[in-house]
Amino acid sequence: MSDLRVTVAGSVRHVAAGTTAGEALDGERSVVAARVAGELKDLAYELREGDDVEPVAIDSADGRAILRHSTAHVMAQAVQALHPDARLGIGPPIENGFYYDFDVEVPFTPEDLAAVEKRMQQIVKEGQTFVRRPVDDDDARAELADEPYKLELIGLKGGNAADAAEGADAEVGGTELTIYDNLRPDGTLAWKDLCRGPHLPSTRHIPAFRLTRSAAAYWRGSEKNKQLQRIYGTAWETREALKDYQQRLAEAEKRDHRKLGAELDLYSFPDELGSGLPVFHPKGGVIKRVMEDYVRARHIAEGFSYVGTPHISKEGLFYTSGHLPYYADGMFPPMDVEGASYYLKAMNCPMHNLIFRSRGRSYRELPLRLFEFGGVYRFEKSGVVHGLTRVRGMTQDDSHSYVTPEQAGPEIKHLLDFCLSLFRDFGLSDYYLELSTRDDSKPDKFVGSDEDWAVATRVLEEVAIESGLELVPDPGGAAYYGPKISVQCRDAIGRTWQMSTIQYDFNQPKGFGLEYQAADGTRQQPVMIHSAKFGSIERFIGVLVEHYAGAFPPWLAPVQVVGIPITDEHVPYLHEVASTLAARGIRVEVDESDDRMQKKIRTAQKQKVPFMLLAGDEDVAKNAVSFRYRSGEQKNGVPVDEAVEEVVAAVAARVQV
RNA sequence: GCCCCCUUAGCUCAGUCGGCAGAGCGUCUCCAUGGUAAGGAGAAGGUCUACGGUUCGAUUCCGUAAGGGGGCUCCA
Repeated sequence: MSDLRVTVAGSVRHVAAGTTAGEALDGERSVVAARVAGELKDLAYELREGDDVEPVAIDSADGRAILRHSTAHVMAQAVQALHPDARLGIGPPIENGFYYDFDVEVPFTPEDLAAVEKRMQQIVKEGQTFVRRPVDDDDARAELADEPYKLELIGLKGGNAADAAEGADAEVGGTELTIYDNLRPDGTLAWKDLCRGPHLPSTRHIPAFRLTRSAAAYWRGSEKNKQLQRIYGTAWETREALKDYQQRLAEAEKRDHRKLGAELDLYSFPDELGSGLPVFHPKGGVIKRVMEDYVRARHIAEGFSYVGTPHISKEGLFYTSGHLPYYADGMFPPMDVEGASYYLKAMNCPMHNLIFRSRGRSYRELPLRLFEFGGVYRFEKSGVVHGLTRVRGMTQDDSHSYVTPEQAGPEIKHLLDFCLSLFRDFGLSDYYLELSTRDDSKPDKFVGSDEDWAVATRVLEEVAIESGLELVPDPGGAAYYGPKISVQCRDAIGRTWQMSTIQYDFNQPKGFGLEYQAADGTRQQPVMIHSAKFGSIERFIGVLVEHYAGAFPPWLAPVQVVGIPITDEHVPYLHEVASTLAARGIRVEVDESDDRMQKKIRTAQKQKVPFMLLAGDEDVAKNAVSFRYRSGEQKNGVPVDEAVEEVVAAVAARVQV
């Protein structure tokens, strides 16, 4: 029995054959797994000659994933104990938690979840060990004969990995099948599951967890399959970490743009209009208008022409563009008018193409850049409509650049820089790029030749990589007419939303017969680059509200200054100050209500007004104001001219205060 | 679209084990003129989302629809 030479946490050691990773790492409590040659292993893994072993702590990203995956097993065991008819789907760790899918006759009730949670606590307390056991396919099939979904996963092993559902990978993994047994302290089998691992040594290593909600989910993510009942939970390395997480969620809920929209009187969603059709109140209208003014001026400065097109069109236009055969489901049904079929537009590009085609075009005009605020209507499925971030009627700041193929790359780079500078001006920094490409296995969803797609994808990819931003591939996410780059932003509770898009399109110019006369006198087909900077103005507002929790930087704030008199006598004085500010373009109000000054401050504070100007006898005497910031900071006796200049400067600088 | 949950005053929510409903905030009126996050009093405001069914009687129980929430699928 010869010694093995291994590296443990950076130092070379000799250990006896048969030594496990757990023994070598010599159990600090927080170590729950080992990383060997880049792969996660259970602590029971037997070391081999030359292994390089690093500890995985429970509060590391990998450690938490292992904790959550193990908690999912505990949950599944508890569910099957209480609902013996439940068949197992998959149960992977996810961000902040885990889920497990079950096929059950009756969906879970909140009471069921409470009972499952209680049972889980017993299992955790019992201290069952997780034991890894490699099996061959036939044995696995025999052992899991009662679990039809697991049998399906065994069948997938080594098959088309891309075809496997999210998380299925965590169940079967590579080529070796393993089953994890949960053994009670007396060694008897409590439960088992097909799983690649790794897992915690024991259920006792689960310090804190909660079940959060149940929902239905399609088996292997396909609408064509049966819906299973999914239970979500969260698990953390300490009770404090769990509490912090719950606290963060509660804080995030307060930032919800649907809630703040009502509290700040920005917009609403009247039932009378229908789902996904917001109305902007005066204060929300200010934000929308400021954004539109900004982006219109920017487009004009960047060489775009501002154009206008109608909201509806005869159906033929959308056949020419190719949209109807692909996206009829996403459009509102047509209306018959004098024998013709009209559609509400879901996109503006076909109409811009008509502007391009309205006369002969020369290469000297390219890039030809058209821009407008397009009101578009999309028939989003009822279950997906969400506040301002997923609506059925929206305003796109939509632009189309018609370019020669050689101009496409520089134009796309230019557009991406434009988008990023806009994000900077609006104070958003938590975003990443997504590159949406064709799914080669679904050729019927995309038009155009392989070469055209390859060229377009390469151009976009080069620009995206050059930007140096985080780039996430999105295979299959392309439009039917071409690939795209998009900027993805997170909302308060971590859901991501597509904001800006830049799309390379070689198909619509063909469909519309667009052409320009080149220098050599030949007629050539332009490439069109679709681009929206905000994306949807509505969605961008929703994300902005959550980003700022309603406390907009002064240039975007619906009301920038509130004048607060100490008594009624000071109202006329503040009106004078207000008119000076208004003359400088500042949005200012004077609070003339019956409330006391303290209450007025509270009101302005809750409305998140950036600046409060207070005036009483002392201020009037000195031609000054008391200058209060939203932060609670305050300067007294500020001369009126200085106060005005400070407000004007803060607004112009587009900074947060 | 699918699964589960929800819908009571402008907002946030109590409540009615089936006998036509309450609070706080907001709104309006009056009093109060108060120096840094809620002064006091009074009033108005609801076909309990809609439509069916069961019942002597439905806001409450059942069904359907609309709207909302959380997921899934989808997202030009």
